[in-house]
Order: sequence, then C-alpha cells, then structure tokens
Amino acid sequence: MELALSLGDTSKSFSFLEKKDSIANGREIKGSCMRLALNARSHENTEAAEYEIESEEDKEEMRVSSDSTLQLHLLPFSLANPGVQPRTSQLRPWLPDNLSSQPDYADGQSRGLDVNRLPSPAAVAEEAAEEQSSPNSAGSSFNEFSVHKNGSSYGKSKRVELEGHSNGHETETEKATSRASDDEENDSTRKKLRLSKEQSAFLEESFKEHHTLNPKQKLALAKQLNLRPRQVEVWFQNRRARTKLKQTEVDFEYLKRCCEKLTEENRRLQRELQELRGLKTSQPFYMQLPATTLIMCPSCERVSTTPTVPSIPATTTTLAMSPITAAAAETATTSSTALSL
DNA sequence: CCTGTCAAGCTGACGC
DNA sequence: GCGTCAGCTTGACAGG
Repeated sequence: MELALSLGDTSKSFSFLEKKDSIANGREIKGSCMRLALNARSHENTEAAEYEIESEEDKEEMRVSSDSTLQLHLLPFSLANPGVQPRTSQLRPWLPDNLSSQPDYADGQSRGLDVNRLPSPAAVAEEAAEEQSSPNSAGSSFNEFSVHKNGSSYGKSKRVELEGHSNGHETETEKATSRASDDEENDSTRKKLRLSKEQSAFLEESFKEHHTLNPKQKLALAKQLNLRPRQVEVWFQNRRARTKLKQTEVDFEYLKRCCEKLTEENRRLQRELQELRGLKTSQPFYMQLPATTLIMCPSCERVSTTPTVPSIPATTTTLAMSPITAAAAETATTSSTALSL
C-alpha cells in the first residue's frame, strides 16, 4: 500500500487571474470541481476514494466536502519534503527576495487594524474617487463582490441594493451586501461577515492553482476581490487547514478499512492455523483408519492420491495419511499462505 | 505558516 | 408562519 501526498505543482502561475474579465462581467465562475484521489497500488480500485463534484447539486449532496474546489493529493509539498519550506522566490522566481521576506507582507500588512472598524469617511471618499477615476481597474471589477465588510468597500452597497431589488431576485452577493448594510447600522462591532459566493468561488479558483500565495498574488487577489490582503491570507490559511483536515479524514477512513481487512485476514489465518494444528494433534487417531497413499510429484510438488500402490517408484515420496489429512494437505498446496506446523 | 479555537452566520428539524 | 435549537460552515485570531 502506498499513499502519496502532493499539493501539486506550486510553480504554476495564476492563470485564473486572466479570467477576471469574465467575472467582472457577472458570469458565474464554473469549475467548482473537487477531486479527492487516494491511490493504493495493492488494492482494488474500489478502495480508492475518489469523488468528483461537478454541479452545484452535487456539491450540495457532498456538503461535507463542498468547500473543496480543488484537486487533493496526499503529499503536500511540505510533507513530501519535511523540513524543507520552499522559499517564495524559489517557487516564483519573478518575485524579488526582499519583497517575499518583508515582514509586512508576511503579516498581511494589517497588524493593528481592526477588521470590524468602520473605515474613515476619508477612506471611503478616497475609494469612491478611485472607483470613479478608474472604472475599469482591477479594483472595480469586483464591485459586485463588495460586501463592504470589515470596511473594505463601504459606500458601494446602495447601488447594488437598488439594482438587486429591481427585478425581485436577490443574488447571493446582493443579499450579503444587504445583510452587511443592516449590520453596519445595527452592529458595527460584528466580528465576521461571510464572503459572497462569487468571492469564495474566485478564491477557490486561485486555491486550485496555488495553495500558497506570495505577497504579489495576495495583493492582486485582495484588490480584485475588494478585500484586505489580510483577509485573503486568512482565507488561504483556513483553506489549507481545512483541506488538510478533510484529507486526514479521508486517509483515516481508508486506513481504517485497510486495518479492518487485515484484521479479518489475520483472524482467518489464525482459524486456519488452529484447524491445521487440530488435525495434526488428532493424527494418531486417524492413522488407525485405512490409509490412503499419496504420491508427491517431485517436480511440481503436488500431492495426489492413488487407489492402490502395487509398486512405488523410487522417485516419488509416499505419504500415508487419513482422508481428512489428505484433504488438508491438498488445501495446503493450493493455499497461497505458508503455515508452519 | 500551522494549529487550535472562538464565534458569527446559515440551515434544517421540530414544536406550536 | 414563526421561534427555537442543534449542528455545521467559515472568517478571524492567538500562540507556537
């Protein structure tokens, strides 16, 4: 049995970032496909746990795993290379070392920031100005995703709210926006608000490509999703942790089944051994029964019975034993398990 | 970055 | 339909 754990190729670049236009255009992100693969070379294929969830319905059915939009392998880089933590710059050569090692980046640039604090009016105004000045910028491509939670995009909700209710259908993002708007009025100290489906989907997409982010990617994602870098960082941390947890559960179940199989096999062999031992100890009794002559072929070492033995060839071995013992011997020759009595 | 934990938010079941 | 509750998900944080 062989278990392989892998996080995949972490050296790939973020091709999904190229897709931001489609998201900005309001198209739904497809590809929420989860695959858990567990290979066991010496086991039947049915033992390999493999789930593939393509549709939203499937994802609902597989609620347990629904947050995994990724391909999971059993050997994350860090596990496959214990003690070897790849430097960001090694995985992404285009990133200068000094950037990847900046503590501010590593810490998400948010130390000391209260995520629940409302942004200052100046900040809101600045953001609004930025939106006006560059309506096609990456930052504005995710205006629909504005949950204006944690002060990341306050001041944009009214438009979405109005648009969202105009047709009587409230999208997930708009609902989140609306909720956040209420919370903003009722409880400015609320600790957490959920990301919109679109934001989550986009993060999932990025997670499929890379399980870790370098500061550049983190900032780009944060900008596109209208989140703070710290939020993106935390999201990835949680995502990694939960992926690992899920994989651990899958591994555990698989190993449990293996263990059960081996235990059962062990029991069976023990029983077989007991039976053979019992036959051996009772052999004197059976020895008094009419003997059957067995001839063992020297080449293939198979035992066969002969009705009568007028003359025994010199090249064969004759065994005299009871019919039951003979049957046991026949069983022993066909059994793949070698037992010493 | 990992791990453990907390707590907000969501969802389904249940009783009224 | 509504309120309540338990269970679950997930954003956030602290400590290592």
